[in-house]
Amino acid sequence: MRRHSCCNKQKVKRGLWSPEEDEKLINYISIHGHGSWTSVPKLAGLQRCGKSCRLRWINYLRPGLKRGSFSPQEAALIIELHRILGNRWSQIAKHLPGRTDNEVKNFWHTSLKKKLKSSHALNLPDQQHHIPTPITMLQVDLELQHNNCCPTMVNFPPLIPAVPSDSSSYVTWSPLVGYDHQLGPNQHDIGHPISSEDANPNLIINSQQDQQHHIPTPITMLQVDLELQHNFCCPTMVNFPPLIPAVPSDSSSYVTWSPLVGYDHQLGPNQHDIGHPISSEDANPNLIINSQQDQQHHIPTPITMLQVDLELQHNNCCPTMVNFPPLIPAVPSDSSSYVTWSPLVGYDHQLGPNQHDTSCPIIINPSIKETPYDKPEFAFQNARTQ
DNA sequence: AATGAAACCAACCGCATTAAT
DNA sequence: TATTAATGCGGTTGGTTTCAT
Repeated sequence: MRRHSCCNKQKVKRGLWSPEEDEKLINYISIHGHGSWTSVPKLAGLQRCGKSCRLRWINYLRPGLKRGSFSPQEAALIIELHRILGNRWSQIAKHLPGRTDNEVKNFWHTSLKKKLKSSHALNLPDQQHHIPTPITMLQVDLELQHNNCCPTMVNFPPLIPAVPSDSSSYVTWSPLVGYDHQLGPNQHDIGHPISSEDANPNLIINSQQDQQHHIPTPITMLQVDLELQHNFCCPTMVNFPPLIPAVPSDSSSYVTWSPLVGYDHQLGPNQHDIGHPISSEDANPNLIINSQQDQQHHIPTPITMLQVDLELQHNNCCPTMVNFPPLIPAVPSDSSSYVTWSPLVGYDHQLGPNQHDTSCPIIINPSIKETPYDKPEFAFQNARTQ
């Protein structure tokens, strides 16, 4: 076996760390900081290589580490994060305060993987019927945390179906069904069947069969997935509104959404509210009301990262809050046009034949950043030949 | 109580990326 | 720009502990 380059140069001890060594390392770092890891063992009086010191500090000695077994919440979080992020242990560990990537990785290999395997075996019928996973709060957590690097990024459905102008009908979205038009009383479905276009694009297509029958959409799931993977900071996760109310056909009006109020119709100039009051049904049920004042005056406030963070800490891992876009551009009532969204382009009105763009500019997402994971070979770069 | 198997986990290794020169 | 060193990450190893027989 080869040695670390830093370990070739000197006699270094290997194997488990003794309490004396730990004490030396703690004392040194607490006084001087680690600085350059290569110089740490020499300055701390340790017969170890810098890499070994770093590992010992990061995985075992540094303050704030949580020892002991993983809670069921942590386990659930890891499973969900792993589903989204794959083997990016350091990324996963960032969502588990006090846990190291090594710890998470070990836990995964020794416990979770087996449990998942056995549970998959038990749930085979469900998989066959392709019942999609609901969007969990964990995804929200992940999204929000990721928004630390992409503060303005909002993930959104790649396709918002045309919304009937009739205010008595509305569109709902659910992870299972995707978008669905809900008819008002005494209404009949006039023919907007739930198609695969409407289905939640965030769902992972598991089988060849599903892929074959996946009717092409302006932005396919695969595209979204690749695009999001490409923009590593906001991985394969799309958050959706639980309810999109009816949108007036008048293009001068638009719909806004805020955590407190939920969706709201904003009227254009010279318009009057024609009677779609903001009801509690429209309000985002998952919002966090931060102050008495806000509650009293019902003033919409944006959810800040701090609030989210506190909420996440407070609830340990599963807050009940969904992050939603602050603005949905006007949706033309004409069913031949539709709105698409992509992380790169933002919202875009797709016009039907013989239509001209009337208003909605393409919103460029300013937060796209190149990362090492952009490279297509990333998925394979760690494939090793040992 | 003895023993082998399985599980666990700290630590190591090699590679990729980043920073410094 | 090229080279080298440092750092970070994910995969793997191997020693220790726990469990089952």
